[in-house]
Amino acid sequence: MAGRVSMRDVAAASGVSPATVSFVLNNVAGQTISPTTRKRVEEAARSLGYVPHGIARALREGSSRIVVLNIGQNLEGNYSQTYVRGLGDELARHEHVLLVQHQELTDDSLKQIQDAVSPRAVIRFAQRYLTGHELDDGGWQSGLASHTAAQIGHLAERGHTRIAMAIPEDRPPLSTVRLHFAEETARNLGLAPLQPFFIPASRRDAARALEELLAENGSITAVAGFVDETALRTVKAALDLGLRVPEDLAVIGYDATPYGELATPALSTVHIDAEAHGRHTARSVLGLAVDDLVTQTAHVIQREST
Amino acid sequence: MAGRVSMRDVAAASGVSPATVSFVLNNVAGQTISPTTRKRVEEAARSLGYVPHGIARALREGSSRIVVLNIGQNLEGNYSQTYVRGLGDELARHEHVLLVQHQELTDDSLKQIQDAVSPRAVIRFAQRYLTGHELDDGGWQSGLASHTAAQIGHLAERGHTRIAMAIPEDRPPLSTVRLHFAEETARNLGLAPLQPFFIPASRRDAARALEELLAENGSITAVAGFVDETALRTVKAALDLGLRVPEDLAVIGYDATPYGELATPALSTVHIDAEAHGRHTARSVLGLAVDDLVTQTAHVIQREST
DNA sequence: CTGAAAGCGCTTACAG
DNA sequence: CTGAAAGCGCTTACAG
Repeated sequence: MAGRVSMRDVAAASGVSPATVSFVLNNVAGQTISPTTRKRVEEAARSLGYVPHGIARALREGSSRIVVLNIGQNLEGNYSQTYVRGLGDELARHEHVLLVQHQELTDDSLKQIQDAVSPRAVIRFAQRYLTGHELDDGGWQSGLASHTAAQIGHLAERGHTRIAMAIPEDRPPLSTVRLHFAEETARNLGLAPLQPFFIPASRRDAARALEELLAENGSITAVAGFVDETALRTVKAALDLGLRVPEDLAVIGYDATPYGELATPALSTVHIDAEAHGRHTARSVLGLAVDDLVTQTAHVIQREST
Repeated sequence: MAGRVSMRDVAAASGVSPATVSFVLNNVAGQTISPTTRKRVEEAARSLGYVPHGIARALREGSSRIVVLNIGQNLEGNYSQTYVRGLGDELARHEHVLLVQHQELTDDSLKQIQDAVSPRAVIRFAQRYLTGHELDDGGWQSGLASHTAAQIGHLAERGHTRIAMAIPEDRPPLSTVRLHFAEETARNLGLAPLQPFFIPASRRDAARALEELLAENGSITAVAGFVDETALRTVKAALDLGLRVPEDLAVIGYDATPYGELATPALSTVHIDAEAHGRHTARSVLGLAVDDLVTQTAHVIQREST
């Protein structure tokens, strides 16, 4: 605490009480401060370089101006990147700071964080996705549903009617919802029922699983990946089976990692800008209005794999 | 603060003062507490579910038990993953919590974090890498130097003597050090001087740049990537030029992302386990001993690209 | 229009 | 062996 300048210092320098300093600096409503006092305090604060002590404020107010985002390891895609950026920016704009937690969020670790940080909020990444609390009508405008529809729609446009969706074998939480929306899209588009394809992590097993899938559903001509990685795994499996991509099997990724472009064949994918989603989360967590937020719609990047 | 049980509550329940509760629960040295009192306090704390309020403690002690790690977007590789895991685990073991900050760390944002969180420490990812403060003799035992040596060494073992290192055109901070160690390794191994290859981000430009590199240094037969992504970009450029990988040009990645295995040809790479590095950082930041930490040595995963 | 006082939950000299 | 008191830096009823 050595060199720290506190409210007391500002009060002393401007000849008022700490209470008044607090009123001025926080623009407390319902207080009538004379313009001269206000000026004096503001100037003193500035010239002393006063900056409020977050911890003290947090103790008094019951929670800090920190927001914790819990997120897994999956930060590769464009969705997460832009989401985190939007969330962080918007929070900063309202004088909060975003801190990310990458460990698994258990009841214990959540409690530990609560106790250590007293954050304003703890956000689980993609929670709104998972719970269906989307910005708009079920997410078909600019949410997960619309992104999934863009992915399946691209395949349909290219003439595919029998489509599978590749999901990692350990079935991440989001996969249920993605699958659900994909099925619905296939129905809406009059395609054959969408086929789930649970793809193993090992290269050898993946090839075998794909072989089975195609044996049982010979007419499948295209696969939509849960994310880029899943799609690339599918491509590799197809190649390992001696199939040509996209001639024998078209594959599209999801969420535009940098790796899709570098693959051979280069991966088509869905590009999602989630900055507005991040901002939305920030605002709702702070209890602010969200009406003026406009969401980018997703677009397909077509490369060589479809 | 509604349901919170505080030290006062524990004190009341066990019939002692808050001071005594603090002494007992923190095992304060130089205090002689009767075993019975100690028992009583500990039991009361347990049965009430008391857990210290981090913010209050932080206010009193001057800093919180939070450690902030500043890290860019690059969380794909095995190094970062294991580093973050080790750091987080070790911190948790010593009752601290790790929070990650992904935005660019400017003087301003650093100050904002200091003021909002009063963290025990702010760590910049790979700082020790950058400054050469390695665990051992300059990092040749188990640090960056040894990892780079493993990468170049693999190429040398496969008979390559004229090697380039591919670095992203925007030259990330770490690249200087990597290049330095690679050059030194090439010298130690009696290879031709290592050639830096600054590779553009766009696919077309990358191919053109690689073409130039090979025109000017026709005898180059292998490229070591700054990271997997750089290596994959190089592979793609080579393929775009009609070269065969590895026959015409061998390429090895660095830091084992999940994407290397999925590429065609599958990418050889260096696998680094940095959990001990993470633990080391945690310990030194907390001022604890680090002698018993044993670091895994890196190993090469050979696949199809070398 | 402004100030004195209490209190958020903890730790640590100091006193007994 | 244990407790009363001060104080970390802030905010907010309450009083004037």
